[in-house]
Amino acid sequence: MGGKRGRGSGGSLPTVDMISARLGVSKSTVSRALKGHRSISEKTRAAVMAIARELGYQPNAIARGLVTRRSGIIGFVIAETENPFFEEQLEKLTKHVSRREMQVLLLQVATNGDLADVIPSMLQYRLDGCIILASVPVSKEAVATCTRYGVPVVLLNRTMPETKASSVLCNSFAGSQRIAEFLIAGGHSRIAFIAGRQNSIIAHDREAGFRAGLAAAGREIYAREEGGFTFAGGYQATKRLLSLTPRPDAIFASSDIMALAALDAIREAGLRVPDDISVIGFDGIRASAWPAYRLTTIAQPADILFERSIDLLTARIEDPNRPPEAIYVHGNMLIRGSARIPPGYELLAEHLDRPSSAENATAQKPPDDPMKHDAGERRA
Amino acid sequence: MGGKRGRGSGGSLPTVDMISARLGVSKSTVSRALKGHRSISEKTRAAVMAIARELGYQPNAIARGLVTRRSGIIGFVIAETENPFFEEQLEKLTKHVSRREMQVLLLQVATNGDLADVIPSMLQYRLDGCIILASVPVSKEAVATCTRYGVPVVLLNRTMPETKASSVLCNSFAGSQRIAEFLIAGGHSRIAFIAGRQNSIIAHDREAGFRAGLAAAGREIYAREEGGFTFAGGYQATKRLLSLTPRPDAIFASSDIMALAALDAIREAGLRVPDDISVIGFDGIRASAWPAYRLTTIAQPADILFERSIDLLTARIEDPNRPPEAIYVHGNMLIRGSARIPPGYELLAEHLDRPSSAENATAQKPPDDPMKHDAGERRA
DNA sequence: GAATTTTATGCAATCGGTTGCGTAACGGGT
DNA sequence: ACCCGTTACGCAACCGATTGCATAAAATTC
Repeated sequence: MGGKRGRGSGGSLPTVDMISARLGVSKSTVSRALKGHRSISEKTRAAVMAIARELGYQPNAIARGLVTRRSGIIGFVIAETENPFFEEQLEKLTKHVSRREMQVLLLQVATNGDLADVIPSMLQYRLDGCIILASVPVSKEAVATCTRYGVPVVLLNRTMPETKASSVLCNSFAGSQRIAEFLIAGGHSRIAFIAGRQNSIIAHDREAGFRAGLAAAGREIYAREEGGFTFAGGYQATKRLLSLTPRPDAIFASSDIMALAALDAIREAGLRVPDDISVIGFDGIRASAWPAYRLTTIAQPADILFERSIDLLTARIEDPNRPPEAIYVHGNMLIRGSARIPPGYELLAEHLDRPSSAENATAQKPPDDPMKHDAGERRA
Repeated sequence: MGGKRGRGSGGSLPTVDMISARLGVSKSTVSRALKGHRSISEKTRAAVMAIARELGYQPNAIARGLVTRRSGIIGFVIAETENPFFEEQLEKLTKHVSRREMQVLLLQVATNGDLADVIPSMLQYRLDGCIILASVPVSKEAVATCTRYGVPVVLLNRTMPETKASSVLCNSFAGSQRIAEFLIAGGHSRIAFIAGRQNSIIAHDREAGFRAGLAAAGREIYAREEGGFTFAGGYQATKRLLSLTPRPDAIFASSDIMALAALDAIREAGLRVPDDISVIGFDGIRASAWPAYRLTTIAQPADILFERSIDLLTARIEDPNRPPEAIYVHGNMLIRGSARIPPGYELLAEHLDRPSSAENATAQKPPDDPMKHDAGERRA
């Protein structure tokens, strides 16, 4: 009680000044003691710490940020669009960031907007950097503006060679290629593709990788529909695919959310999975593991993606002139029941599910999890 | 461009000082002009604005926060636990907050932790307030600490009468009561309940409301299992319920994620929904609308919950001595195919789905949405 | 014991805004 | 011409830390 004009009814928090007054030393000594500067004697250091603890001192990050020119906050830019995968993994982002003693500020750009819309916020709060989801509309100019004003940018699942932004990506091309191989090995002859939102790099890569994988075996896409990375889009796309004659016997939906919709559409058409038709997705969202779907997919290793992003960001904060880089990490194929399992893969399945090189993105599961038998289950 | 020691390679941002120097007026004049203080002549005001625009001036929120003692940031405290409903609605929170020209800082507390763990961050960044999800472990002391230090707290879906925290809740009691009535009207005779995490207020309310609803008709719960608000928990709980003889003919799973698991477990047991057994959930997560589930549920009006939360917070920021209050809003019953529809409700269905009193939480749907025919569909 | 190095601390400026108070200039009334 | 009330703006303190430089005290060297 009794800070002269504290925050309303609340008590005002203790400051360095109070500690220094209480101890009869200077502000600077307190400041240095608090952060373990070695030019401070162990004795006064201990005394300062004691009083700080007693008073419940919390350094004012705002004031510190003003002089250090580091806010300690990084921005996480999301799109208005639903993006189940990263929504689900938000928790991991926060975990990694707080491990570095930093904070996450959430910024959102509208579907018909641009990264530029949130730049004022980024600049006003002097963010130390930002991580931008692939679903966010981003112009080169906007990214350039960020870096020009000293806000390092890391793009998730997207690159922008003309800018100074770094990138961390789950290798969509390689993953999709792998899916193509898997489907071919499974003996499928009419392999269809459901594309994502156009002019999205990730959509492009997944399509290109898939086509490349097919081409390597002298094959090509039997049919192609657009699904816009949404459930409804995937549903409609599948309806259209199912109306073809002959009907496709496999569908690669380039995102899990579309793949789940595909499974629903297939089921409604009275067809069986994977007997009549195989479905594979990409992302590894939680729902893909649910018994109703048991979707074979490639899981993006969210933990790694975030960790690398923050690595890149902090490195860039330390050394602003560090050249941008792009890190690719591989996804983990989760072989479940939605696609016919090629001979030989039954054994690999278990292994593929948990590669030793990287933590599994969907690792921690409760013991009695209905989704525990991830491989080999052929009934959908 | 030579700010003397800008942020690394980046140009340093213009300041009030630069503007004032450029125009030959004082800092104070610039500051006042920028925020439309009326003691500034229209002429200089325009001149200041012009230069500010030309220089691309962005006020330093950090510096401002130092003196105004308002950071302009509110904390959004989430739990480590997966919480599909609020994850999905994050976008709405951000939208409402940015509409008030504020920012959202994401804070996370571990499952075995407490709100107290993030209080240092809240205090260091001098958050103007915080919104706390129901899934976050919170002690009374922690909440008291927040309010004592001038950080107003709004609890979502939970109350804490002993503290000065305000609350915004979707009326779990009333909703569950309504579900009980619905199931009874549907002619069910063995009505089972899947409970949430114990010592969670929301779990308690949903159970109490449900029991009250049954009791009003002289009925009671036929069986009860715990599902811990998780998919796996709901799945196991359902297995146990299905092993009873006679088997329940209706299940109210007190969260959607458990209800979806219930539907999966039921399907795997070879039973049909709703012919053999009806299932109802609570929350209104996106997946509840998917064709594989078509879950009848009560949707929490996220938009309203967030809006009221922010209202409460800003009111409290304006007047710190404002007494705490609790706002209850009703959920919207979404009648879909997972539960037998009682006679009379077919007509009501459409109406119940979109009450005029409140915006529908799951309103905006793409035109060709497979989930558009929300009512009347009896096949699961 | 004097000179020199090392160690521990203080002074004061600084970050970039905001704001209470003081005052010059101006216009109008008589 | 004098008084007075506005109007428009400047001065300087302040918010709460950090930090370069100066300096007093202690330790070391010769």
